Amino acid sequence: MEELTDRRRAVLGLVVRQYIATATPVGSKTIVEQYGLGVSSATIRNEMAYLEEQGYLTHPHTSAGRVPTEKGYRYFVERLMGEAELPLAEQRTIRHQFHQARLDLEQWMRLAAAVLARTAHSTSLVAAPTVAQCCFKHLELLAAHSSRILLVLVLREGMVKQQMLTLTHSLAQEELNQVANRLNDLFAGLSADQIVTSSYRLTALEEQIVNLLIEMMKGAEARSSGEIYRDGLMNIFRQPEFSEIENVRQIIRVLEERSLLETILAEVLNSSGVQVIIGGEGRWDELSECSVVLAPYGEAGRAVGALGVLGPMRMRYGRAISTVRYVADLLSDLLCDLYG
Amino acid sequence: MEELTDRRRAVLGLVVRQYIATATPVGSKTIVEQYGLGVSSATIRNEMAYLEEQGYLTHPHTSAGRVPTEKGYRYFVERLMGEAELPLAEQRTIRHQFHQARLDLEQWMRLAAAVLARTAHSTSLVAAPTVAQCCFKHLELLAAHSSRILLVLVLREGMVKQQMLTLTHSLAQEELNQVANRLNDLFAGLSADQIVTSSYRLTALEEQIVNLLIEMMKGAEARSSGEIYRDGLMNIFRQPEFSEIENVRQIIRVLEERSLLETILAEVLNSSGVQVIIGGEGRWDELSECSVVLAPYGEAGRAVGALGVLGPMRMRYGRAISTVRYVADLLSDLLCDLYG
DNA sequence: TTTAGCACTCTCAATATTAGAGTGCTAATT
DNA sequence: AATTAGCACTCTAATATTGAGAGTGCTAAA
Repeated sequence: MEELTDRRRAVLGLVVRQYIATATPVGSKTIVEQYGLGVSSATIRNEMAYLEEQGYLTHPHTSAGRVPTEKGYRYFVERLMGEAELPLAEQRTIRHQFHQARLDLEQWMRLAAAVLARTAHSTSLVAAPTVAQCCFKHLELLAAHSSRILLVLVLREGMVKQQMLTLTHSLAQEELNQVANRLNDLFAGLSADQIVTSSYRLTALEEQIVNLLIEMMKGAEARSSGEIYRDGLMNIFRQPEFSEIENVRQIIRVLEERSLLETILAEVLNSSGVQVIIGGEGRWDELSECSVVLAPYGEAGRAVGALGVLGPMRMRYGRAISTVRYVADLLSDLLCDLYG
Repeated sequence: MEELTDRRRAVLGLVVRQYIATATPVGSKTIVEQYGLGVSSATIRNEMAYLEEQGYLTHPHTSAGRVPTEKGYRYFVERLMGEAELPLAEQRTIRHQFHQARLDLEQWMRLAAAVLARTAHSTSLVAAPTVAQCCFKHLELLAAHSSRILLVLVLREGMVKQQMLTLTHSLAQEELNQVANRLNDLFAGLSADQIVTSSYRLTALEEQIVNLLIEMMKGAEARSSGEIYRDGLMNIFRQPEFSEIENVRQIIRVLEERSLLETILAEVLNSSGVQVIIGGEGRWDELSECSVVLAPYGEAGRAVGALGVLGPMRMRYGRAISTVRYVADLLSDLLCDLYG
C-alpha cells in the first residue's frame, strides 16, 4: 500500500464515496462539480489515470467514469474512511431492544441478525458461539416412555443440550436419579477430554450414557453444530447490482452453503476486532462481487461466535463496520454479564 | 369445477405436463406431435379455445401457445394427476438418513428441510412443532454466578427449555434444589393454565420462578416462538421463471417474512393431509407466481408442526406432493416413536 | 364433427442509428 | 513543471427497423 499525494487521496476518496452513493461510474466532471477541489476536470483526469495505473480504480470501458477496484476499496477502508461510531440515538435504540428481550442467547442471536440487517441495510449473519473447551456441569436423566430416557446436559458455559437415548431395558426414575447423581459427582467440572481419559469403573448403562455425553460435549465444541441465523435477504434487492440475477445467485449461494460460511467464519474467530473482506480478496472467488464485514463476539478464552453483514462490494463500509462493531460488543457484554 | 369431456381432460393434462416440463407455452402442433391423440392440430386448437374460454388455460399473446391458469393447475392436481408414491429407492434413502441421525428433533428438522429441498428440487421449509397445551414435567434450577440462576424446564411432550433468571440475592445450590423439588412436586403433569389457577402459597422467590415458568410454557404453545428451517434456496435458480428478478424477490420475501409464513402455516395446521396452494389462490397476492405444498406433521392432539416446499406455479406437483407426504409421515412416525 | 388451408398477429432476435458521456492527448497557459 | 482548454475519438445505451417464425382463429370443405 504505497503513499499517495494528498490530492490523489482526496480524489480516490471522492470517487469511492460517490460510487458507493450512486452505483454509477464517476467521471472527472462529476468530481469537480460535486466537490470542486479548485482544479479543473483535466487535472482530475490525470490523477484518475494515475490512480488507475496504480490499480486503485478501473474503467468499465473507454468512455465511462471510474470505478474503485478491490485495492481502491481497501485503501479507502484502511486509510481514508476514518473510524466512525454509530450515532448515539441508534445505539440507544439497539441497546433498548436487547434489554427488552428475555435473557436468552437464542433470542439475542435472532435479534442481532435482525438489528444488523436493518441498521446496516444488508444481509446479516450470526453464528452461535462455540467453546474451545466446554466443561460438564450437570446431568439430568428423565424417564420418557418404554425404555427411552431424556438426557439433559448443562455445561458450565451456560449451554444446555438435550438428547434422547434408547436403553436396552426400561428403568424407573429412581434408578435414573441414582445414575445421574453418580455421574454428576464424578464428572463435575471436567472437560470432554478429561472424561474420556478418566478411568472410573462404570456399569454398561453408565458407559452408554457417558459415551453419548462425550459426543454431545464434543458437538458443542465443534463449529459445525451451531445454527447460523440469517436475516435481511430482502435488503439486497434495494441495491442496483442485484438486478443482475447472477449476483443474487452468488450471494444466496454464499449464505446457503454452510461449509463456505464456516471457512470464512473460522478465519474471523482466530483474530479479534472487525474484519473486512473485500471482494473475496483473491481467496474466495464465490465472494468476488461481495464484501463481508465480520467480528467475533463473546469472550476470547471461552465461548466465541461471529456475526456480520454481507453485501455488495459497493457497501457503506463506515456504517457496516460501526454497526457490526457495536452489536458485537453489545452481545459480548450481555453474554459476559449472563454467564459471568 | 365443471365436467369436461375425456378429450378435453386429456388435452388439459397434456398441456399442463408439457408446460411443466418445458416452461414454454405449448401449441396445438406440439401436442399432436408429442402425444398424437389421433386428431389434427385444428381439433386440438378448438379444444384449447374451449378450455381457455372456461378459464383453464391462457394465452400470453396472440401467437403463443397455451399456458395453464391457476384453475388449470388446480384441476390437474385434483383430477388428472393421480396419486403417486415416491419411488421406493428414494424412500429407502430418506429413511436411512433419518435413522442415521441422532435422536434429536432439531437435527431431524434440519435434515427434513435438506431432504425436501433435494428431493423435490425446491425451496423447503420446516416449522418446529408446537403443542396445543403442554404440561410441566420437570424443573431444574442451577446456580450460575452471582445471583444468576439457570432454569431448565422439561415438558412432558419432550421439549426442553432453558432460561436465565436474575434473583434479588444469590442462593446456594442446596436451596435451589429444595425450591426445585417443591415445585416439581406441586406442578408435576400440570398445564400452564392449571399452574396459573393453582393457589399454593408461594414464597416471593417461588413466585418469581413460577411466573417465568408459565411464560416459558405459554411460549412453547405459541406458533411464533419456533424456528423455521429453510433450505434449497439455490434450487430456484434452476427454474427459468427465476431469471426474472421480480420472481426471486417474491419468493425470498415470502420466505423471509415470518408473519406471512405463519398465516399460511396456521392454515395447514387446522387441516390434515397434504395441502396445495396454487398461485396464492386469490388470498395471498404475495404468492401470486408461486405454489406451496404443505403438510402438518406430528400427532394431531399433541405436538404438530408443518413442513413443505415452495416453488414456481409450474411445479412438478406429483413429485412435490409425494415427497412432502412421505417426509411428513416419516417425521410423524419418528416423533411418535420418540416421545411416545 | 373434424380438418385443411390461409390470413393475420405478435414476439423475438438481429441490425442500424444516434445522442451523449467521458476519456486521452496535445498544445497553450500559468 | 504543473495545470488547463480544446478536441477528436470511443464506447454505451436507448430507440427504431426489419424479417423470420410460431401459433392462432376462422372459413369452407370433407
